[in-house]
Amino acid sequence: MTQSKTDPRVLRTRKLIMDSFIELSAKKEFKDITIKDITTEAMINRATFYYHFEDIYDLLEKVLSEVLLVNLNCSSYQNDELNEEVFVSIFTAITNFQKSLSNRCHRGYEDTIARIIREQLEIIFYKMLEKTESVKEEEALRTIAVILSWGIYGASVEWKRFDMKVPPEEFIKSAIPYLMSGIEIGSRK
Amino acid sequence: MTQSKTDPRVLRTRKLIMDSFIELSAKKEFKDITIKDITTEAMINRATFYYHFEDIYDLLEKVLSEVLLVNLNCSSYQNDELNEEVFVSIFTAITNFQKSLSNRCHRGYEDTIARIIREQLEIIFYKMLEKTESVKEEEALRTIAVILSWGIYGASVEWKRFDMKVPPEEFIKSAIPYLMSGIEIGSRK
DNA sequence: TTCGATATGTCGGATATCCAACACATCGAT
DNA sequence: ATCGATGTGTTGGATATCCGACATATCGAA
Repeated sequence: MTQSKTDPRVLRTRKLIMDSFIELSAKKEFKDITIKDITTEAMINRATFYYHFEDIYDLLEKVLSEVLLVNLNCSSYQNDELNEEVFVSIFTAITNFQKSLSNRCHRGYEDTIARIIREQLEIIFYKMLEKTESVKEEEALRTIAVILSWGIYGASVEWKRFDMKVPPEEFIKSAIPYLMSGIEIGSRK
Repeated sequence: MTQSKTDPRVLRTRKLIMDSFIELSAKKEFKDITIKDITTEAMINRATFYYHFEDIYDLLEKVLSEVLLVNLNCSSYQNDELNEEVFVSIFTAITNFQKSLSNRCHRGYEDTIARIIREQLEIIFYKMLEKTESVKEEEALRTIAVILSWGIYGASVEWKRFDMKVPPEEFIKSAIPYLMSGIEIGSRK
């Protein structure tokens, strides 16, 4: 928006790092991925990584945010409405991401990942709720975003607990009524 | 060998440029590819291109050389002998490269491309002949390399003239006797 | 012809990236 | 406990890359 163009080098480098991380995540568990692995794959210096990211969790956070945003822009296509399609695309994005992240669960790391995913979901939901020009005040929107983010994340955990037997689209469609129940979403502008 | 490690940035940038060029070649004719196209795809500045390459023909030359060398290292695997397998892998590398380069022929550009391909072939053949520790003198090896390079390039032209009906492997295998005829290759060390 | 529009190549000053080295933490082996 | 090996995070000086501007060439349209 108001930012005066970022250096192409940082865009390129960030992309190289993120792509490398996604690439590595398909092969290794999260806990086995080191900064050196990432920078080697990305063909950049290790120090440069720290120029862009705090640590590997910061990277995880930004990759996830990117993945969610891209998926949203592709699917709902600026519809800016919290309809079923949006929920489906967010949910499938999460499950895809989690599948690629770590095949085996590993205590201690999963908690951190869970927190990061949920926080990002909250941010996304809050942004979308803002755009609906709802009459509600900020505090109310914040609460709705929190509930939705915990809810949809919980749904993904439940989906994994069922050994991913049902396709994500189907699973989340049947769960949407429970997500929305009791929450007045101000989507009718 | 004796070179004291090149800066990782130049390796990365060269790879980005070359990959982008190959990528673009699959979509456009060679004559329609501009430097700006390449640098945009590679996410680098246009000036940086000229830091690494003289012009687009220099790039073409280096990409081709790279492609041939990689294919050789993969197939004959340091065998360092001019056997049938080597000819086959070189020939298929050329035909693949030409197919990806330009679908429609275009006068004036094809000549330049032809010259570059042939020159690179000559370099490759000369290097391989050197390694065979043949008793022949430099001048003789040079001549053999020239004849082989023109010969195998001619074969690829002939193959295209037949509308690529035969698989490259088959075509070149039947042509190898003609390539070798009359040339004493000092491969028996 | 003459004119815009576009591509090529070049240059000097600004900046992101690289390198080597450092301190620190973790962890398995002896 | 002590050690070596490995990973994290930081720093200052060197260098590749970026930017904006410039000159030149080509080419299709007015």
